[in-house]
Amino acid sequence: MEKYLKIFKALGDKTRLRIVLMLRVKPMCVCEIREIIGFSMSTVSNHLKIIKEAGIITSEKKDKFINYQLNTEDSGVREILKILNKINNEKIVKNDARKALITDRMNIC
Amino acid sequence: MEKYLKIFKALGDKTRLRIVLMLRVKPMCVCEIREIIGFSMSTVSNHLKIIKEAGIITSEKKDKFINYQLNTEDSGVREILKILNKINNEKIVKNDARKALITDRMNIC
DNA sequence: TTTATATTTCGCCAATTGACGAAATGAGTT
DNA sequence: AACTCATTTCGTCAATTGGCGAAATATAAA
Repeated sequence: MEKYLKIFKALGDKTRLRIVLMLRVKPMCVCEIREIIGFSMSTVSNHLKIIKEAGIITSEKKDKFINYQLNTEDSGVREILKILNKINNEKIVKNDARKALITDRMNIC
Repeated sequence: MEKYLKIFKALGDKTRLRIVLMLRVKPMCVCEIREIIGFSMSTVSNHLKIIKEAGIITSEKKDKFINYQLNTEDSGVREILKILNKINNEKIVKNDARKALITDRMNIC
């Protein structure tokens, strides 16, 4: 129960849901996500922490950066992500995904 | 996105998650649920409103009472409910389900 | 070892949430 | 028509949340 409560709490916030959805495009670091959604570093970092503690994403050091990526190891999370695949056609989601594609951390971080 | 945000918000609260889980046993009215979870009528009523507006449950007048029941019409909701079926073995969930079974509205409402 | 910088943590604030009891509503029953 | 009672709405309050910038941390690079 606690596990799913954390997952639902994490996804019940619009900013965090957007982050999870845009991580479908590719793993990203804090400043890339910050660039896409426009909130401050600290806000993004805090959201990532909540999503990570819910088990939805994992983090991995890569050079100077920490890559956050969807956790496809957990079967419960996979099922949730499958449901999230229904969310694709909304303007804001498409736009985030587009930005994620063209965003290059070498230019903005 | 808005639809799933509402669903996740609804399920991201422990009391509301408990209510949804116990409605798997049978449709119930406000006072039955109140009896099981121990919160006030107004609190239960408000939670039910939020869950209903998320599309997870529907309501139906039956004699003097309003029965709240899981909305199995919506396929998105059905998938969520399928995931919730993983939540079964926790003490509080079992206990709520047990109470739901033995609770008779004719005795408490 | 010092510097640069990506990330996290902290303290603050405004807005939202979840609880309550009391009052209002509304649909059967008398 | 008046009454009963299940339910909803309202106002209040404490706790939580989500945002921020500044300071702290940690890790690569020089």
